[in-house]
Amino acid sequence: MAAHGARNRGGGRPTLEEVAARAGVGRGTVSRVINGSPRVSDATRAAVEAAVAELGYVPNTAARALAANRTDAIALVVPEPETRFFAEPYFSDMLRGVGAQLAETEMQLLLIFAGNDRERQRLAQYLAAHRVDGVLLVSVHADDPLPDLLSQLEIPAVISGRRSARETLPSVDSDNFAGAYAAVEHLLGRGRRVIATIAGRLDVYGAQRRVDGYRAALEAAGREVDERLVVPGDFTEEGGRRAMTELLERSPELDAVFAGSDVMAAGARQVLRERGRRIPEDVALVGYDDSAIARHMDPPLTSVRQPIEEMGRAMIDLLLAEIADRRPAASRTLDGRQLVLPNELVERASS
Amino acid sequence: MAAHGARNRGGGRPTLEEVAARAGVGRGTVSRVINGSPRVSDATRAAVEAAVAELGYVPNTAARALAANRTDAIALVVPEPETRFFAEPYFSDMLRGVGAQLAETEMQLLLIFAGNDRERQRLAQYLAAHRVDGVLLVSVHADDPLPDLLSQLEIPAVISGRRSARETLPSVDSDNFAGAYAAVEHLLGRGRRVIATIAGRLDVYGAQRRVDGYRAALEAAGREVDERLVVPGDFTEEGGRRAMTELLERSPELDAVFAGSDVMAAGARQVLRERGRRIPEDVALVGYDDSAIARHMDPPLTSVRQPIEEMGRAMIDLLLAEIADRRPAASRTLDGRQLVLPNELVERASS
DNA sequence: ATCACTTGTGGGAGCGCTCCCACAGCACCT
DNA sequence: AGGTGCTGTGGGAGCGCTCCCACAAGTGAT
Repeated sequence: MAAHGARNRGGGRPTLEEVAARAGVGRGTVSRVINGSPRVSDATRAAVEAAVAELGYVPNTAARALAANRTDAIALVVPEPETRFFAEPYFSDMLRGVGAQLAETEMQLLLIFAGNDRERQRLAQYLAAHRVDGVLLVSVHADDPLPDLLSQLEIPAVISGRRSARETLPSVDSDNFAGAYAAVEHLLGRGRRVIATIAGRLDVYGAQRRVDGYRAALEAAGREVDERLVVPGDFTEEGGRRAMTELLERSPELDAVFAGSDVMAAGARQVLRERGRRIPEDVALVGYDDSAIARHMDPPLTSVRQPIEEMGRAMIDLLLAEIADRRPAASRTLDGRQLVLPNELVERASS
Repeated sequence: MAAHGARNRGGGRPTLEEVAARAGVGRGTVSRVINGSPRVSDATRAAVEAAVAELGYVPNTAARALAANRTDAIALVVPEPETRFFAEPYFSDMLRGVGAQLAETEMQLLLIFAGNDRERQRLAQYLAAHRVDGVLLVSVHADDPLPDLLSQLEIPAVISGRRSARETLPSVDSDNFAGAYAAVEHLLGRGRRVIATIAGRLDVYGAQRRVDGYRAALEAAGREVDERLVVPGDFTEEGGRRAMTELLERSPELDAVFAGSDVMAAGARQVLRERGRRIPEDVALVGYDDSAIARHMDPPLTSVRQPIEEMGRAMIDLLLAEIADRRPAASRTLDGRQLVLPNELVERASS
């Protein structure tokens, strides 16, 4: 560690000062041009830009960070092991949205995994050093200490989803309640009589809301909710299999299943197949996320689409606003800083 | 852009100077302790460490970067669109190896995609600003300008694979020739008579070497190589399908296929199934990479395992050595800076 | 003519480190 | 005694920026 790499100041990189000399102006003026300040005359701006081009000047990020006390970087923190990250299409969609929106700016995106204690330790250190201007927090569980750490360090942050109905951080969520409601309404509309649900992890607020939506839709249709038809999965394929097995035991006559994620639906499908139940003839199946899995399943899976990419974009917008604002977070309301985007049912052959 | 975030110097973060005052020593001494210099007496070191702990001191990275002209960050550059990154298990394995090895150090890893012109433009800017101490380059094609850009900017870099037999950059490759040779030898040993191969993109040196290994194995067994049995794919499933279709037309009597990647083997399998060829009874199939696809295929796919995670670790080791060394790259030989790791055939039911 | 702004500009001060020179103190040789 | 090393230490200089104060020059109202 700390093997001081030999210096590398090889006569090369021009500095602000050199650009200023070349353009025949002062340091301050060059800085203003570089940073797009409007308080520069057109002629001066042109001269500076020419000098920048001639010298191939590129600002020194470290110097800027030191002087301005900002890093021009934000972190996307994934509190999951890397395997989850690659397995869940959710993350790649999110990353695409975030990346696209950030491409408009000079900001750099860092991807940080915090899946185990060691990584979390490192992350805490990293945040304490204020190496990023803001943080995007995806896939947070109710009891995660990370959000509070961020508030305490006064680091601007935006969370995907919410930890509870009274989320204190700026957030971007999708309307899980309405999405689940629509899915179950759809199943009812197709004349399904016994509708079960495979829930996600209930320490994830969104998963809870999907169960709430499921219940509300049944009640609105005058059906009684049978709690034995609500079985938790854990968002994995294996969890979906287990839950489906359990459901078939509890209620062999069920004719529809609403799964809290496509991956769990895929697990459920396997079990249904093994037991000789046809989809959708015997049992209708609906998933959540509208991921690639849903489109490629046999039969193609009806699913609720979350606008994940759009959520990513929205998170960036919110975060950049947070960073620009920078008043003590406590002194502000959450008005307009908590978004809920609509979900949409995508009907396919499985229901 | 350039919306100057308001300052945030809130009385909080302690500086080196404050730690020095508290410990009753000079700035230099604290710096030495922080950086693990041996030239500090035990008593002083203890005093400084106590002060650091009491004040909760965390070094300011920007100041350090400015003064020492290093960033303590390296970039993993993926010259592919993000979709490829998530689709190819290669990348996630690589990332795991790299991440694990880097966890031992203070270095920060940045993941940068350069899949289109715009992203490449941005990357070039990024590198010109010397925002990283070194670069890991994965999945590079023969004509990619990135490696040369890195040499020109004198940024330490390590490449995965090689662009050609005369690669000039430090590199970590796997022995594609031997892997392919072993695969074909295995097929011959099982009594297969007509062995075809689906090659990867031939602008990837490793793909070429696999074809070379295929040829060499046949020749060593006294077989003549029929060039009509060598069909290029493009590393995609669809490419595998096309190639397999072509092969069956050219040579309906073939009884074995060596595919240059598992993904292409999956495509080939589909076509074989459609045409009623049983695997392995009628046609034996061997893939490359030993990815999850291979293990989950029906029947499980014999494949050549590359130690990708290990390659990632090795790349980090090489890169850190490059960064520590830092003499003009041209003045050094490549001795010991180009690794070739062994591949291993994993036999399963498909052959 | 004077005052009051506004606009554009130069450059000092300072951000928090690392590097390195200088030097004190102590050992061990001639 | 006088060298000749070490080891440990303090602190000046400087990294390349941004921020901000000062001020010149222009504009318009009084």
